[in-house]
Amino acid sequence: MKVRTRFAPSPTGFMHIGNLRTALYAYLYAKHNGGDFILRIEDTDRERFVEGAIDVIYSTLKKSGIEHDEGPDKDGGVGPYVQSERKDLYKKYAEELVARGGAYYCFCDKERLAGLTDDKGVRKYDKHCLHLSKEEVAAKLAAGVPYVIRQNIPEEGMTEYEDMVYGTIRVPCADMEDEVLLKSDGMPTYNFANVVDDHLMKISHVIRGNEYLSSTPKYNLMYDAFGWERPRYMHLPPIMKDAQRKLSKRYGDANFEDFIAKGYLPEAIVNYIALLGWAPKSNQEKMTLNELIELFDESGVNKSPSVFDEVKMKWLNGLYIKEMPEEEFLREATPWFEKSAAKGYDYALLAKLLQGRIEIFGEIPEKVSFIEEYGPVNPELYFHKKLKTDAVVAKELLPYAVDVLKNAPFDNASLFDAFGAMCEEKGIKKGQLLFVLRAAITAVASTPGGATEMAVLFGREETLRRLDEAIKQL
RNA sequence: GGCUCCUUGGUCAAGCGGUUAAGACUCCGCCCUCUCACGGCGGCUACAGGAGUUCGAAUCUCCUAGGAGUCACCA
Repeated sequence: MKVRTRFAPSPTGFMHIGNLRTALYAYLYAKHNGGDFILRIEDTDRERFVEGAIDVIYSTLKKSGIEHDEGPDKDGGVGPYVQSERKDLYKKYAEELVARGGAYYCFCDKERLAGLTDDKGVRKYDKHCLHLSKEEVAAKLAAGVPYVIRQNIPEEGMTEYEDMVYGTIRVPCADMEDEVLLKSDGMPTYNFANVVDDHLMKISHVIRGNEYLSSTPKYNLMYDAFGWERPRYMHLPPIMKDAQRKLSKRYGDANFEDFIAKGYLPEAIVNYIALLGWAPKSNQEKMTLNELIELFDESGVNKSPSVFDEVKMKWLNGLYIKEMPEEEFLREATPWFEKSAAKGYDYALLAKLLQGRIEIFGEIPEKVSFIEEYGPVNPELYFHKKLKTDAVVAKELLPYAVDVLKNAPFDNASLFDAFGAMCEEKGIKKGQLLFVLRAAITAVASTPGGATEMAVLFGREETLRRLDEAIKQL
């Protein structure tokens, strides 16, 4: 049987990391097994529908490299792929299930239902309407009494299934309620739509968050009642913000777009989240999407929740940045330069200096802020323990730099060599001179390049001006 | 509360009856070095607790504790 997995988000806003990971795993599993990955939009709850949310789903998937084989925009013959467009279907199947004894009409109103709630605030429907005769049901239907269709779950016995990551899940039927399958507005509940759609779309493996772990037995009972083959299930542990709280869009800090805006690379995000809850046998950490496809398998999936660690994702992103081709880095960095203190400077030079020094593009502005914030040089900046320099040394050495800066060809290699020659001639320690020079012309403790590189960045004139100012201050 | 599930360093995570309990991030040293970073080397820190089973348990069983999920005409 061909492997077919699906990602079935509801369009309620941004795509957060947990959702993306679910999509990723479903995609990886399908591709690893030469199968298809289907996108289905679950919008049966129109109250929560958010305008534009579907576009966010498309764009996130696209940027992540997760390409669906079928979906609303790619018909594979089992559509439509949007639940609200399948409305009529569900009713028909609900009725079929009633005919098969797996479900029944229920006319109970809210008041009666409320009366069923026990002292703990927990309610279990009492199958009241299950015992209505055919005639009674027909009469109420004819009279237009509002109704729902409920699943008819056996009152006793056990039901079990084999989860691909959690193993055997066994639940007593008595603990499950006869859930509503078809709402009074004619729309299916998620529970029902899911089962019908997954079957009709020939989904072989249902991969989703483990909040469904304990309701899955109910779904299985539906498959059984329909006489359909049950799919395989892979439930995934949640991604946490910390030990107690699940990562959710409520915290606003965990959606894909936010990370992109901070200067993360999509492939790094995907790589990182693949690692939350799964590890390859080799324990390799940096993997391309294709490598992930090749290595992904359910035996590497964890059962316990994992905490999202942005620090580590940053590190991974840094790895991706370091191995970008220079031109690509420059292209990606340019928009960041444009809105920073580096605006108007030599972007190619800055890119070269910065590529090995940042982990996300968002760090660029702070790294180059020294360019325009030049002011009085704090004497302490001349202090360096190992180089044995301080303001006194700076006052002595700085003047030696003036001639070189005035006369040497103004490129990094030439300047560096010229300073080397001069230092040797005068018996000065090059490291000391260059250190105090860098401090003098940048006025900050650390910069993305050494003295000569900073000088080239500023240009001869500006460098001399700054040096002059710094010397006067001493 | 019932049901289902989870528990290896601060975090991610190997491990599936015999290991000095990997590796990665973070942090701290050292080296490299025109500052910072990169890189290299090294270090700190873990099997939730208790009973079993076994010659032997992080690995199997049970109990306890802690945590999560679920119990909607939401998905």
